[in-house]
Amino acid sequence: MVTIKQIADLCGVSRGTVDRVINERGNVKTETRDLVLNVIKKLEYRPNPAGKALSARKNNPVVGILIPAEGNPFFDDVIRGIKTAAEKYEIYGLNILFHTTRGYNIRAQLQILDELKNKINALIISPINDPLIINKINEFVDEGIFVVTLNNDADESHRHCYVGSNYVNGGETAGALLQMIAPPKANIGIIMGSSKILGHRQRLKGFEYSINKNNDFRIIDIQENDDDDICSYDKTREMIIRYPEINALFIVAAGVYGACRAVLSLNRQDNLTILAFDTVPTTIEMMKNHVIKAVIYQHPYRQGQRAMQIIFEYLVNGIDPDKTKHIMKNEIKILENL
Amino acid sequence: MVTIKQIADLCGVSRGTVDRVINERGNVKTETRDLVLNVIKKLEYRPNPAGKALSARKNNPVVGILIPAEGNPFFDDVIRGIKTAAEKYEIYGLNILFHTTRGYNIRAQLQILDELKNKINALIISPINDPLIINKINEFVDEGIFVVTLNNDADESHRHCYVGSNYVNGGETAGALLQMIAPPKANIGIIMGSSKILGHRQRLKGFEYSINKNNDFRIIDIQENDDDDICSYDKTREMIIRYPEINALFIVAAGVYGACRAVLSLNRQDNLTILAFDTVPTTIEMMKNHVIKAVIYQHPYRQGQRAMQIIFEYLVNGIDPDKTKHIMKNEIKILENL
DNA sequence: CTGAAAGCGCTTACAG
DNA sequence: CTGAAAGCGCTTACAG
Repeated sequence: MVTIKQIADLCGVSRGTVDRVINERGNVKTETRDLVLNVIKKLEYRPNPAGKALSARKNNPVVGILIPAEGNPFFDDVIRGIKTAAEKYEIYGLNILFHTTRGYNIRAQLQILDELKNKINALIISPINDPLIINKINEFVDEGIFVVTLNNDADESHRHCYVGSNYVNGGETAGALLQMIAPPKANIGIIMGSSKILGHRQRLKGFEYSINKNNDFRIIDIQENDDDDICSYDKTREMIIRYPEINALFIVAAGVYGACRAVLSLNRQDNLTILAFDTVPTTIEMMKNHVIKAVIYQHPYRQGQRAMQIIFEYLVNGIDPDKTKHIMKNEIKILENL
Repeated sequence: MVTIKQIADLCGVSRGTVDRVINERGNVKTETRDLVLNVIKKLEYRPNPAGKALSARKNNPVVGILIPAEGNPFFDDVIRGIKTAAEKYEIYGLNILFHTTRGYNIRAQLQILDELKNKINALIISPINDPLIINKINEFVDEGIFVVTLNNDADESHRHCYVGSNYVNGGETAGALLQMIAPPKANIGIIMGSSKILGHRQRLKGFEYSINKNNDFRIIDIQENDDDDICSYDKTREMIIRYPEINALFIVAAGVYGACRAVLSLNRQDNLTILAFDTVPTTIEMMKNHVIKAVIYQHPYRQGQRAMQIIFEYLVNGIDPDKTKHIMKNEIKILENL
């Protein structure tokens, strides 16, 4: 374990100077800088995060969090992950400012972002993919705020990291699974949230890619429910009544409960194979009732936890993230391994 | 953020005394002890792990690791998890002594444990469930060594933590999944490792529990392959030849490759539904060849990582683990979500 | 451009 | 039974 003190002694300079070199604070003669850098390299110096964390106590770093969680139980586990991690890191002096919005409202996101701007050192956001939001994220980055996108990426922006799932792969996995668990010849109805939402389009794309490889599987109809359970109920009912040959249902996003209730209202639960995403309580209920066969799961708790961890390591331990995309695997959950 | 200094000032004692109370080092008058404890409680004092980590640098803590990994590729990912974490923690002064054995050899485990005993502060072990090993673990615990069992528990011992999966649930999940992906009426052949190994027995139990709920599914035969691919090949061939009605194969532990090769040698891959555990390279190969339909996955990388993390937090940050059993979920993997 | 000193929160001898 | 001091590895004013 090499320390700054050792580097300083070996180079015949003070620890302050070594610190200036390591952290690129300037005000160092080129020659001494080169000397220090060489010794650092030769001794494979790595800073001790505990030392960093201790002196970072004076910074009182703050993380702003902005998530469209209201009315969307999917985010409950994400938030649990964030808050559990935040509690763990509180003792290091890391604090959070927690905000939620209802649905994907650009104006609401912008307003909260403006409020947060001069109060935070890092931001966790599940952004809307809109130029106004992208610009705002870039503003934050330009001011030295560390930005992590969570569950939904904004890769056109200059955000530092994304934590979330691979949506195309989620759809593809769902498609392949459905071919295993549905009857040999299946007519599929699809209920999606909104084609305006990137993740939903990507899941659909992956699903279609997978299904189209199989001549015995056909997609009969696709309807949008705007992530609303009542709308989902109506649209699903209409779809199943109109196309009674449908024997498999793929629910791309929210509105799972409404869709299942529609199936139940038509008493079709025993001859319809239903596949959905995420393990919100109403979905688990429908799995227990054997209405939903399986779901694709994207580790929501770990998503929240990981986002906080990345920021903690950056702000407190002074460690840069090792990659920009932190992708949680899509898992298959049935009742038994929930 | 309350610090020891603040507690000391408020109580009118020195920081040394507060430290003595917090860490129960004795040599404190009962009255001062009570006073300090009260203030600590009132102010909700939590020690700052960074401070602890820094002063722990002088301890040079060492973790012994003992895993029956030789010739068992399952452990490759577990070890990757351990080593990646160990590298991350090295800078804090935490070092490891890494040992493996071939198979479950009691004598070999005991010998390495004796070698390690006076060199380590913590132990990660995937123990054999034998009284000799249990006793040895208890010896370690009695000497103040922090013991974590990994992937296989020894809950009759005094080990501090277990990190691993729930084997009964793994079998149950496999059974439920098989009922979804096998033909409506299935005759099942089972290839297990050894009934001497607890985890294998537990998986079998969970599987049988799940299968026995279904009158259309029957278990035709159970053979043991001793986790050996050649043996697995022979036993599987014999089984399938003897019971040609078998149309589903459940492989409980290792020897997956041998079993699959047996199926291929009899050209039965297209009318046999094969289910196995874990994603070792040869298993993935057989999934790509569409010989294996699905596997149950137990997060091996995270198991290794978590074991190291628990020990790091204990030894370096001075944080006791929040629970004794750290169970990784059983996940279902198909080719698409590997 | 550089160094000496103090401080972050904890623990550890040492002295009494 | 208790306190003062030094140290773990880093950063931050401050002085020159």
